[in-house]
Amino acid sequence: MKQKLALLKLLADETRIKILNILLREDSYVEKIACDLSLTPATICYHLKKMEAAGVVNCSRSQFYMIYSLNRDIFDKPLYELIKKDEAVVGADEKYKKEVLSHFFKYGKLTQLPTQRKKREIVLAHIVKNFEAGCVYDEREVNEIIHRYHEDHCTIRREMIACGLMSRDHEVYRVIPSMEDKG
Amino acid sequence: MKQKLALLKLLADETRIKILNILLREDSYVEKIACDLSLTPATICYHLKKMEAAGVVNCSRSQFYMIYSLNRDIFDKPLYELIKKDEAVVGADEKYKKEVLSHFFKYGKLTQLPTQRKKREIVLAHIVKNFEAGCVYDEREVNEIIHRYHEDHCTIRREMIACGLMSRDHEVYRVIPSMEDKG
DNA sequence: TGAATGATTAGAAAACGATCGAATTACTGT
DNA sequence: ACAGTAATTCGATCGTTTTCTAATCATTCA
Repeated sequence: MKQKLALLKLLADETRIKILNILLREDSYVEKIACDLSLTPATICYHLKKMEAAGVVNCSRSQFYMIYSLNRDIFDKPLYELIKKDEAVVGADEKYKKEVLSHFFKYGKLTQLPTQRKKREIVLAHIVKNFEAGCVYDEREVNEIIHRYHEDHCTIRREMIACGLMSRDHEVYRVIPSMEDKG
Repeated sequence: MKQKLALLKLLADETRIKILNILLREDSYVEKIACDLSLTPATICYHLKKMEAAGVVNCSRSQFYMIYSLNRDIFDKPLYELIKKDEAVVGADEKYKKEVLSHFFKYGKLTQLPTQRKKREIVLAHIVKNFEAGCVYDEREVNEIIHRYHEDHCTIRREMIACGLMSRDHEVYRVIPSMEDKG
């Protein structure tokens, strides 16, 4: 499991928090902690070993006892550090888009223009990929390309402009490059 | 339950961490998150509602969707803040001492001097309370007081000095006031 | 108003985690 | 080496949490 998640799981237990607070005041050992918290040594040992494995506490023997102490460095980090994923959740957004597209396109044809704005945008963005950035198109060309996907090229053409995916300027159509595209 | 512990419990789940990372990038909604993470909307809703109740996320409706967003303030605190108990774990140490004392004293008599240093110190500290701070005692007096607890006053007297609880100076005994005592 | 769609709730199954008692191991001091 | 004591491990149990399916609720838009 991920380091950070493991640490969070460790800290999400009342008994372990109590143990940490005891160790925050002074080093201690299994039997004593068990007595302080009215739990069995077995239970305390279970928690301490778990925390030791994660580097939260250290232990060393002294006479009869295993003295446990806190590794205080661990707790300096802000919470933000622990929840932030190192690797971006890559592809997650793509997955949703695929889901939407496969729902509205059957055999390469658009079955229906989604009512919901967000889904409509995804569908329209998919169609608009057929237009090359930097090129100009007249209305006939635009309709022809859209027609490959759906009969009602007029509505779709209008929606594309409404969504800001294409621009019309004196009968001339252009793709508006999206912010996500490089360049 | 305690606020802090509740927050830690919330953050100690892989699914919720994933959701938070999605919301860290941009606001989103149940269906989309469910798709991103390959889980059912019911599951995502369960987590979001839980986090909303704890003030970790907020939600508002927009068209068809409930848009969830992050309450970023929450994550500024250092981890230390979350584990530190406000109220000191008071009396915990006393409890352990009582446990040790009740084990080694029966009917007011010391049954046996503990082998372990820590327990021995607790037992001796208990006996030494019979001596008044600031007073001087000769050996006979010391023995007499210790004798109330145990036959072998010699050993106990010697141990008390070894532990730094009493001092002997030319046949005169004194209590060494402990650091914990006020004054 | 009614059809569509997303969100939520309820209930059940499954997975996980904390705790305990008992048995075992590791170490100390004689 | 042996007796005593603390720590650890094992197996079982019990409670909590996550997840799902199915049903219900709330909202939008035609």
